[in-house]
Formats: sequence, structure tokens, C-alpha cells
Amino acid sequence: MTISAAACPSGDERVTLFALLLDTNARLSRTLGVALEESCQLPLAWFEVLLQLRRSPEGILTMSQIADAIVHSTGGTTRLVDRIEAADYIERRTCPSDRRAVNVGITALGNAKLDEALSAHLSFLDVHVSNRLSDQERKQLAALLEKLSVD
Amino acid sequence: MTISAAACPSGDERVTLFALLLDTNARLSRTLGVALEESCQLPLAWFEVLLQLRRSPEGILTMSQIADAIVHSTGGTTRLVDRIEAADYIERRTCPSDRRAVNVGITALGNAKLDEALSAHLSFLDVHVSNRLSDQERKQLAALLEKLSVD
DNA sequence: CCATAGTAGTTGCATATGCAATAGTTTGTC
DNA sequence: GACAAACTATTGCATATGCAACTACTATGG
Repeated sequence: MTISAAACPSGDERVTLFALLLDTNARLSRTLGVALEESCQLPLAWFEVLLQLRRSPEGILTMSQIADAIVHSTGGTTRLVDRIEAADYIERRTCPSDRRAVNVGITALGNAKLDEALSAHLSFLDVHVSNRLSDQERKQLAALLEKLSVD
Repeated sequence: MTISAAACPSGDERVTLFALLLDTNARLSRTLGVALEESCQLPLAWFEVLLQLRRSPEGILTMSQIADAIVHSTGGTTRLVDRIEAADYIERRTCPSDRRAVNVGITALGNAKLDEALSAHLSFLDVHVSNRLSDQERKQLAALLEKLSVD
């Protein structure tokens, strides 16, 4: 007896695809997290913040921008930034144009740690991405994920 | 002045791709979580467990299998299963072949809730996946993610 | 058949995170 | 200009999760 897709939505092709996305992300994140922790003693969440800061044009982001970039609540971001700041990898600065806002910048120590982490990250990517996807496939994947990222 | 990829690994194409994967996943998960919570009062983690149970051949999984399927620690899975069981959506059963193991099965109430959640999930997928990717693109994406999922 | 090693699940503890409430600041409107 | 509405970050509280230690059970090798 065949069960129709309507009668068995858990077998729907899109449900499977979405589950695969969740699963792939969870496994890769966990593996990367362990690798970063072991090689640099840097939590993945800290790495994400440092990376976003380096990517920003001025090397500076406000709390809200960080929260949005790493998809955390603003409350969670406050505490996360507290911890990274306590480790002297980043620092809060006053925002000249808006006294409500807090600018966050990376320190010299943070830059050094980020370089270290990026080196570990590139090794991780070699093993878990480059070995598995060709140049063209990576471009394809990026294009597809971009389409899913539109608000 | 152009910065070489070697000198600026944060701009590496693979780093960007991986960041995009993290970001896409985080945003879609959050949106889905809110939708499920609002429409069914079902946390996303609970939905994942129920879905895995329905997908398993016998409708039954051990604690370890659940932990692996949803990428949690076994400790975290124990508490998660505790909560879902307290809501009567699943139940622990003895495993006849191994007295160390605990079988987890879905209840009638859990099945009903899962149907409800799947309906909400399908609406979510319509908006956030079907509207953005063609049939062929979804197949492509699934194939690419499969390649990344190999242990 | 016993001893040892390995596996399955639970628990205590530490930590990370979200939500809602709050204080301070800015923006828009009249 | 003044007031209301909106925005920015922080905090208290509740909850979720991982890790390591532990118990109970199974498998393996002599």
C-alpha cells in the first residue's frame, strides 16, 4: 500500500530537505565548535562575533548589528559580548552619533586569536567542504542558500 | 589596494559559504520555531523528536538514536524526552532485547499534535522554500547537503 | 563462568540563551 | 519646543543544554 504525500506529510520532499538542512548544519557546527575549542580554546559563538567584526567595513558593529548578524536576541548578545570583552578580545566603545548605541570593536588580542581560529577553520573547511564539493558545487550551494536567505 | 585571499582568510569564499549556511539555518530555524510555538504551542525541539519518531520504521527509537538524530548530547536528550513525556506526547517503554536501553514511542496525543505541527510546517515551507526554489533547485540543494552530511 | 571493557541512560552542576520589563535616547508630530 | 512613539542596550528570571561522573547492563576473552 502506497501512502500519498498528502496523507503522509512527514515524507514530503520539502520536509526531508528542511530536516537535512537542520541536520547538516547541526553536525558541521558541532564539529567546528569542538575543533575551535580544542585548537584555540575559542567557543564557536565567540568566533562568529569576531568574524562579523572583521567583516564589517570599519571593524566596528553596534550591539544590535551583532545580534542580527549572529541571530541572537539582544539580551543574549549583551551577555555574550560581556564574556568576550572580559577575555579582552573585543571592547565596547561609545558611539559618537547615538548615545543609545554601543560600538564594539576588536582588540589586538582578539585579532590575533581570530587569525588563529581562522587557520583552524580553514583546515576544517578543507576536510568538510572542499573535499566534498567542487568549486562549481560550492558556487551552486551559495546561490541556493542566498535564495533561502531573503527576508 | 587588493588584499590577497591568503592575507585575508575571512574573505575566503569557503568561509563566506559556511557563514551563509550558519546564517540561513539560524534564521529559518528561528522563524519556524516562532511559527510552531504560535500555532501549536510546540517547541521546535519537540517537533524534531516527534518527526524523527514518525520517520522511524517502527515508530520507536532508543534514547541514543534520538540523541544522534537531533544532534544533542545524551544528557540533554534525557531532559528533553522528560519534558515531552510529561506532556504525554511520547512515552518511554522497556526495550525487550537490551535492558540498558529505553525505547521511546509516540502517543496518540503526540501523533495528533505532530499532524497539527506538520500542517503549520508545510505552510512555513511554502512561504520560505517553495516560493524561493524550483523543484529542480530543491533537488540540487538536497544533493549538495547530502554530500556535506557524509561523516 | 568470571573479569574486564564497553555501552545506555540518568543526574548534578555550570553555563548559555530567550523573553519581558526597564532606563536612557532619539525621532516624529503638532 | 514639547510630548508621544519608537529604538538601544541592559538586567532579572526561567529554561535548555553540554559535560563529566555515576549506575546498570551487555559483550568479550581468558
